[in-house]
Amino acid sequence: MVNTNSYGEKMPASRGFWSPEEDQKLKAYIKRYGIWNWCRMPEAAGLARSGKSCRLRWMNYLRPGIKRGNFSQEDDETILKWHELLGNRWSAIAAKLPGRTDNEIKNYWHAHLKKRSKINTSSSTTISEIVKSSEVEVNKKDSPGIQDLLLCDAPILPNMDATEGIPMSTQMPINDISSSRTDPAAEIVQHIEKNFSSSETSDQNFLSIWEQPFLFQDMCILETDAGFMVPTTAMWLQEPMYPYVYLDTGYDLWID
DNA sequence: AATTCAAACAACCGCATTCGC
DNA sequence: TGCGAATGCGGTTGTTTGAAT
Repeated sequence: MVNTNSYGEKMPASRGFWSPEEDQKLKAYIKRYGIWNWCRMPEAAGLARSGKSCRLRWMNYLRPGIKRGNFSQEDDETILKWHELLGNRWSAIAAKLPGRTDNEIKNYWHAHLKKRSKINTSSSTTISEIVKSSEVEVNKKDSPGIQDLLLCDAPILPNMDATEGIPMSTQMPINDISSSRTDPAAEIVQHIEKNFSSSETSDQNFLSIWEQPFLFQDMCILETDAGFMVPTTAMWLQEPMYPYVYLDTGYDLWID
């Protein structure tokens, strides 16, 4: 496959924008076989892309539940406030906006919010001030527990994609809920959440995506075989396979 | 109508982290 | 315990689009 750039020059298929056909292939493959190994999946799915590229495309655009565009005023405020607290930890900020991706938030920040942030830093009560008022020094770099704790507002099902319930072969969940921390940062976070929740980050905004039904209706998957390579036995063996708790209503996905 | 330029968005790259062997 | 592989994150670059001239 050969793509062309804006100048009409030929470009290798492994770079550049994703075509609808490539999207379709990736979605259909993941529907059918799940996510088992990003590095080897492209070849198996018949895609001339790197595993990284496939992962990025899936995580940022193709997986169900992604919200695109139209950031609300509440979204803006949420991003601004969490950015003030967390800095450029886009994935952590994205965790506070279900359906939004770190990449989209990052881009949106640079395009729209950066200036506002500079303007607003002197106004109102900031998260930094809240933290300061807790009389506990928070060093973002030196407080490994705080980011994890900030992300701990939703349960993690084992071996599932942290946002969509897609079966994962990935080793670790984002949060290990079995490990109870006694990190004093937890108190700070509680304080922040308490002060913060009165405004834009209401509980409903924090409704974890884990609780939301997972629908494939937007995927428009072709039922015919798209020319995939079925994962080999060795491929399957390395993954924990599919979660039994997953409510797969009439799903034929993951296992044929 | 053509050109220029900046904003917005999409994708890539390098590095850090984590896991399994 | 060390190493390689896989994954995730954040910064950066490339491309598109639309407004201004």
